[in-house]
Amino acid sequence: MNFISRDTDYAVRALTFMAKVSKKDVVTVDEIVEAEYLPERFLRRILQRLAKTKILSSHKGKKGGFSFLKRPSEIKLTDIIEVFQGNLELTNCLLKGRICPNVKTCPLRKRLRKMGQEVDKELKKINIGLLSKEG
Amino acid sequence: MNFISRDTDYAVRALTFMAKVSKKDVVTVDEIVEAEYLPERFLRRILQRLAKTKILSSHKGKKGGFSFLKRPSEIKLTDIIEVFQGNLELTNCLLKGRICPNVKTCPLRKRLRKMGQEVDKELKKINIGLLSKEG
DNA sequence: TTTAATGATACTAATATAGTATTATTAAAA
DNA sequence: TTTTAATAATACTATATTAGTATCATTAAA
Repeated sequence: MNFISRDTDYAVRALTFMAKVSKKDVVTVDEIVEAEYLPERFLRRILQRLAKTKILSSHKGKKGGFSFLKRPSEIKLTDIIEVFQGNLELTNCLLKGRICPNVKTCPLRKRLRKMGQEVDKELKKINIGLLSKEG
Repeated sequence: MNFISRDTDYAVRALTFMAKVSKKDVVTVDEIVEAEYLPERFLRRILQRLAKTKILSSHKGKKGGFSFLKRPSEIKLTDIIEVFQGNLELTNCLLKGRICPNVKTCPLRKRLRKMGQEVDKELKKINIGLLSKEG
């Protein structure tokens, strides 16, 4: 099973790369593709989405590209997961479209939710600034 | 995003129900379906799978049904997840089918793996016996 | 020998994921 | 002002996963 999707994965790689070379403010998609071996058009869409959610800003035209709107250390892994995978909900005991009849008492749900919160707390500690300084 | 699949979810509910009524040793699929409102044929396949993996044993013919092979307290949530969702691997940094070029240095991977181990440890504490005594 | 159960297996439908293609827009620089 | 090099928007396609159904075989008790 896969905890993070390709979108999230690629986004993290792209952002981490951008943070590493951030002396040069604006970075083009092609530069990222070349450095990280990511599928160009797919990555393009990912970066556009990051621009829409105000994590990056985009610059059209010649000398254009993408730059950070937030500082890398302020971009948490959970932010990126949320953009591409929605809220980090560990189980939604849905049953055939209608709400699970034991939604209130379901002990599994209770426990998983608690665990999910722990995971969330851990993930919030991971940010792009951190990742760009390791490895 | 969904941490546990329907199979796992239904399996847990079915097993928990079985543990609750386990005075009567052998339980039929229909009994579970009636009590837990689960889709019959789907559940049937799930229980068959649990029988194959030696969590349950199955009894054909009249007065047949399913019974526990392991004690409920010995059936961990991770066992069930493993059956239906495979190994609990939090990220597989695959890139276009070939192995990710930075598989060794990828700092995200490193951190997620560590976190995954923590989650695994927590999940191992949850077992069917426990769940059948709550709620 | 009928009946009430599971076993095996193939099929289908729906959804999510991953990726591509096309055409429009923008801004710098020649 | 035209060319060029960038992103924007949006629709499309392919693949994989998930969820569920259907059919026919097998078994054992009554």
